[in-house]
Amino acid sequence: MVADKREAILRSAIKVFARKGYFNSKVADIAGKAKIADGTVYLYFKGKEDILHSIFDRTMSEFISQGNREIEDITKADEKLRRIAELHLEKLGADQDLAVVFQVQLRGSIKFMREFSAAGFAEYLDIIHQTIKEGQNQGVFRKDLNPLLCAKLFFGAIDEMVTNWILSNKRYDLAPLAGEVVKVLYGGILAPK
Amino acid sequence: MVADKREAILRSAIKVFARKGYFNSKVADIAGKAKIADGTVYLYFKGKEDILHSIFDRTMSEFISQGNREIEDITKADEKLRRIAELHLEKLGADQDLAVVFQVQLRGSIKFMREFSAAGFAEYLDIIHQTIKEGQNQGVFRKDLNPLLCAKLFFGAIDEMVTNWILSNKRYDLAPLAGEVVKVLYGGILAPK
Amino acid sequence: MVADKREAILRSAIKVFARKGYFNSKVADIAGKAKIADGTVYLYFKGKEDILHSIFDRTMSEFISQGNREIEDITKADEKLRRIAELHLEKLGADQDLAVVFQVQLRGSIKFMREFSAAGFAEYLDIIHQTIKEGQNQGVFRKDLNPLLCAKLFFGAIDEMVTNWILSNKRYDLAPLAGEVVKVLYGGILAPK
Amino acid sequence: MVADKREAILRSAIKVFARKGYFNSKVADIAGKAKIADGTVYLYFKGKEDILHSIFDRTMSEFISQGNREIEDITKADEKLRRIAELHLEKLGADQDLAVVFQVQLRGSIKFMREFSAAGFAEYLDIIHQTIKEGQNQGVFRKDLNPLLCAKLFFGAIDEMVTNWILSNKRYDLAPLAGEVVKVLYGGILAPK
DNA sequence: AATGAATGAGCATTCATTCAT
DNA sequence: TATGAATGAATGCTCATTCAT
Repeated sequence: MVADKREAILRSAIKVFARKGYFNSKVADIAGKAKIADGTVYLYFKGKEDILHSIFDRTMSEFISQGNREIEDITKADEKLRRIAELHLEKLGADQDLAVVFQVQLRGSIKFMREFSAAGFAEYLDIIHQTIKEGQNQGVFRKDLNPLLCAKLFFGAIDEMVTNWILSNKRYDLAPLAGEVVKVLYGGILAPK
Repeated sequence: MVADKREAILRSAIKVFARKGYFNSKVADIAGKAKIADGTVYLYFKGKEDILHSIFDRTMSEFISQGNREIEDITKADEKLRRIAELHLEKLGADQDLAVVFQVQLRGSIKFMREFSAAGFAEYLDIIHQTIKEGQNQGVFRKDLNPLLCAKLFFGAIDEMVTNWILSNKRYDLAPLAGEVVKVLYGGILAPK
Repeated sequence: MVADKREAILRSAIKVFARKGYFNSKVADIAGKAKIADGTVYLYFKGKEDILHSIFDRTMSEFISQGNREIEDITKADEKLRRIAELHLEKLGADQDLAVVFQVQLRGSIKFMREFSAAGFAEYLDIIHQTIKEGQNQGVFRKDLNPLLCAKLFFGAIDEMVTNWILSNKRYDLAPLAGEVVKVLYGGILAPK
Repeated sequence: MVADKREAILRSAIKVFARKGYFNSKVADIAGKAKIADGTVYLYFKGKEDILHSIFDRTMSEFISQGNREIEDITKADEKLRRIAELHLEKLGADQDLAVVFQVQLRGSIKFMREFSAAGFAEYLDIIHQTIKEGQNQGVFRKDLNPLLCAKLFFGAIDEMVTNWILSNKRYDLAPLAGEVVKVLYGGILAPK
């Protein structure tokens, strides 16, 4: 089946990219790991860069659709946000190679970062952004904060958890950190007066 | 003078790396922009990778020494942390090419990230970490939070500001965001009950 | 066919090496003369040095197998030795470029000479050595001479004929010299008393 | 003194060439070993190739003048020839680096070989050639042999002794072989009838 | 659809030589 | 004479991509 082979190539690519980095990975390595001929890769992808894009696109749309699905039944914005953090960390924590590609390899080019930003990432950030605005309307979040700034800050905090986890050689569980991050961001770090 | 030429190469490299990315930059580009012969680069650096390392090392040690200098006269930990955020954003906001190299190019390889992490970055994070612990001892920060987690979260938040700023094509001032980030992190985003 | 292309590369390399010397020959020259792309060379050989080795290996094993084949039916050791000299000079005399590579290019590095010596050359010298010992046992050669020294001397004499022939721009026939060399070595140069 | 520095460069070059081969030797290595600056080499030699030529020229003219000097008082041609063989092997046996350069490095280019041949080598060979003719006139050498062929053969035999000695890592004394070579060449290897 | 042999553009690095001091 | 920093031409090898089968 067509989708199967395409899938196999993507899976191989994630492994290879994670291990060697995008620029040091050879198309031949990816093909070899997928047990197909080099040329076959080009029947499913335009080229090496297209593979990277596809990894991102596929994962990002999963992130988004799953995120939307999981939060639609949640009423309270603070619980929604917590769920988003959990999903993010669960998902990347469960697929270490994918996490490496997302945190490290995808960041290696401004060109890619811009496309990355323009495409799914903006949408993902928007979900967070809307949730925060919703929380402000619900009265659960402070209204004197810029919701977009909060969204970026929230994303940056979670993102850093993933990066640190990767660099630590993944010696601990990632998902449980969601609760801690949310706790800090919700309550702030200043001691109550 | 020797230091001048080395400096000129580093400056050229920052510009070239920022524009094209590390892997797409040619040593000839760097040499050309520095108005020296290709071979001269190798009188000052071991090779292309050594240039990237040197950019990182030099900048990181500046970050750290300046950071330490500026916070040593500040007593209160919350003000220290605010000053660190300001410095970070001022510094990268003032040199856009350097910011691009730091946010994007240096992240392109796990190999580099590990060295990056092991070297100056860990020290930088430690300054933040110690400051937070100090704040907890002073009673200005909550004691029920993991200070290392807070440090990472703090760094991730600031770092995301820089990344977003770069991807936005630097259409706004970066430094003023320090205050906003601190405000959110200090007070939290939950509305007071 | 695979063997054909490999063969074509070897033939081109012999010509190019003969004309310009190993170090002054470019892989592109070899590929160009073989009418293939530069990269194709690397599908058949590990690199430039591997080509030189292969030329040597192939030729040396031909020398040895043909030598053994031709002398096995000869009974008398003196006739065997004469046949070896003839074969050596016929073979190199018939392929001038190969002769140049063998006499000149292969000698340009101690490193190669040692491998050369260790590999086929030792075997070739051994054939000569054994033939001389055989002749001593047959009573046809003097028993008071060190047979290994004689073998080296015999090889050195023939080898010098080839080198001189090359340097003379091959203006005469090489093969007929075999008889003359053997005549001198067999009878010695001292006048009979 | 000018000659001293020139001499020092030549000595360094012989060592460096012997160890790494002509093409793999750097002018900087030679200069470094001679304890002078790289540029100074060019005050005494036209370039790298000129150094190689000079090594050859100087050594060859020493060979020739010393050879002539030593044999002029010898009357009998066979004793002259023996003395030449001794000198050749003594000289190279006493300076291993020089021997390596002569046997291996100088042979690495047809271009050089031709100049080598045209220059001193022809003269050296001529000394041998004349000595053999002299011996034929004296009645000490057979008159039915081509004296030039014998000269080449004689040189080839001695030359091979040196090459073998080098490749053996110089584990034995070279000079004593002169007697053995002469013994074989004089008497021939055939058993007397 | 699949193959994999062939392609050839692309590039970091070396090092003989020069020349201002 | 002597220096040694600077030059820049030169090249083996890689690998993404193509295309005949």
